Amino acid sequence: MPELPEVETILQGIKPFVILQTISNIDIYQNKLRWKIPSNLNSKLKNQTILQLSRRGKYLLFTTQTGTLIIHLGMSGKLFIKPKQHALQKHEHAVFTLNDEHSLSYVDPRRFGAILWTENDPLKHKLLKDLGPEPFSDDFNAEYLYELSKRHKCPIKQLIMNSKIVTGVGNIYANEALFQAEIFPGSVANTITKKQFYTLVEKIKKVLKKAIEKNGTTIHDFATSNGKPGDFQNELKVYGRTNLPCKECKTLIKEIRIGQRSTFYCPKCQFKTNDLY
DNA sequence: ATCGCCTCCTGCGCGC
DNA sequence: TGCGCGCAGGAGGCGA
Repeated sequence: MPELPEVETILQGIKPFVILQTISNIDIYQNKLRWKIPSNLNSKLKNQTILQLSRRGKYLLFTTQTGTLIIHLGMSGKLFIKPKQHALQKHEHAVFTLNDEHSLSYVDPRRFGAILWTENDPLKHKLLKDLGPEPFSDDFNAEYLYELSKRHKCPIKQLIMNSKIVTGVGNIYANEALFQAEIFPGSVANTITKKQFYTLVEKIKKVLKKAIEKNGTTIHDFATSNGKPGDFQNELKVYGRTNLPCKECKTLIKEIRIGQRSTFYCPKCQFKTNDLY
C-alpha cells in the first residue's frame, strides 16, 4: 500500500498521539507477518516511553529509552490511532496501548509488513543498513545516480525503485516521475544521460513532495491516521490510466510489465530512444 | 556485484 | 450468482 508519501503522512498523523506516551500494553493477535513479531516484544516494550518517531525509507522508527520499535507497512499495512476499547477489526494484528484514551493499531490484510525490535542502532539493523539515501537529501542527486547507473543494465524504472539506490520510491511515484522527466521506463539505466538524470532527480523529489502535501495517494483504501483518504490520486498522470488519453498530448497511455510491476507510460511524451522494448 | 524470478498473504474485480 | 484467474501501493532471498 504505502510508498514514502503515505508513510510520511501516517508518521505526521500519529506523531502528536505517540510522542512521550508510555506504552502500557501490547496485544498481538497475529504474529506471522513478513517476519515473526519477536515473542519478547511485550516484555521489552512494555512501560517504555516513545521519545522519538522518525522514518528511514518506508520504515517507521519508534525510539524508546531501551531500544527501537521498527514498523514496515508492506503492501497493505495501516497504522492508526483509535480510542481505547474500540472493537477489533479484521486483520488487526497488533495493538499498542498508549494511555487511557488511545491505542495505536496495526492492520495488515496481506501481512507483508513487519514489526521488529532492536536494542542497537536501528540504522545498523540488517534491513536498514544498506538502504540508499533519502530522496529529499542532498546525497540523492544527479551525479550520484549517474555514477551508479554506469554499472546497471536494468530498466531505469527498476533502478529508481531499488531501495539500495534510493529509498521510498515505489511503483506509483516511479511511474509518475519518469513521465514528468519524459523518460521511457524501460530505458536501460546505463544509457540515460547525465542531463536526463538531472531532470529525473528533480522530478522524483517534486512528485514525492507534492504527494506528501496531498496526504498521499488513495487507490483502494489507503487512509491517513485520521481515517481520511489521501488526495494525490487526482494528480496522477499515468499510473492506472491504461488506454486513457495522456493529460499532456492525448495519446493513449500504454501499460507494460517491468520487473513484475505494472508500468504506465505515454508513447509520445516518453519518447523511446534507448529502449528495452 | 547484479539480475531476474519467486515468495510471503488476502481481497477484489474481471471474464466466462 | 459463482468460480477461477490475475493483479494489487513491497522487498528480501535465492540461484545463475
